[in-house]
Amino acid sequence: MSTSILDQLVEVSVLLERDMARAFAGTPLTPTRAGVLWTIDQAGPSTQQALAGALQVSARNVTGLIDALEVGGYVIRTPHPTDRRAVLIELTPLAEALVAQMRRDHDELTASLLNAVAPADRAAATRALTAIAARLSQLVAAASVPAKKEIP
Amino acid sequence: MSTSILDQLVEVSVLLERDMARAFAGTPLTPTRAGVLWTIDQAGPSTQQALAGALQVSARNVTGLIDALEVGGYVIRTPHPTDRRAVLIELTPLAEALVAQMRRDHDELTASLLNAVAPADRAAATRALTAIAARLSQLVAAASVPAKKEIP
DNA sequence: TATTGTTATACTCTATAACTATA
DNA sequence: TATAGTTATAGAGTATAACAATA
Repeated sequence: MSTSILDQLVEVSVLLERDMARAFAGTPLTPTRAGVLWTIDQAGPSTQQALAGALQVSARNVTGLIDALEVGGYVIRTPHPTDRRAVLIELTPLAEALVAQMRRDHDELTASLLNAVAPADRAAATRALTAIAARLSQLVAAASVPAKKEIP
Repeated sequence: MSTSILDQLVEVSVLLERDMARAFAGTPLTPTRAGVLWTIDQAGPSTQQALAGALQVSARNVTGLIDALEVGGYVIRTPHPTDRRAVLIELTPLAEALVAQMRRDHDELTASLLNAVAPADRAAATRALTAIAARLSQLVAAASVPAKKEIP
């Protein structure tokens, strides 16, 4: 075969990353920070602990990300109504407009990619991607068990 | 439709990244540094300028990456035979063994992913990925032209 | 004058550990 | 005692700009 499915997936992944970088080039947001806004938009006002869980990063990291987004006017910290230790992170109207634009871009890209695929191939491609995602999930999950790697 | 092709691709990309992290967890190498070794292995002994081009990062960044790999005993800097300004970066036997292992892992993963896809879907999936990569390339290339983005 | 690689400087993302204020 | 968030510290990865040595 000419190119393996894995190599093609890696290529598409790299291009997806570049496309994301392109999408944020016109904003003062880094992709990571934009991802935080996206997550807050989906989850609603959240504690930093909740965000750390959703984003799978450390609490310390969330502090830094929220600090930067707060300075930029994208989020505000408000006191948690019942737990005085915690804060709730909320989007400002500026961030909401940005997320709305991100969602439009996302939908546009989705349509563009779907149109690039021949209609006869769409169902098979979807099944293939689902199968690959499932297999990768298995591999990643299995790695939670002690991973051995004898080459130093 | 249940899940869009784009969302599935993003999911697979995330899983691919996690799997890569898993693969390097047993080595003292970060994914970025392992990628440098991979590139040198494919290109042969290279100047840092060539590596900066191949990796699409700044020359300064290459200096840091090679510094770290040199300290770890993975590469050596040798004088360029004809250009006294430049150095050639070469893999040590240690790094060559590591790259050989990476190649074995890569082949294994390729086979595993291919096996996860139903034989009847393979050709269509390959065509779909090719089409998607082509479309993404267009989009990324078009972005080299001044990208406008009115949302601040 | 142009190129190769380095030093200087800085920002982002990430982590663990120790600490404060609360539960 | 446990949890939410911060400060302290550190390491990767990335960039631009200035500079030395060499083409």
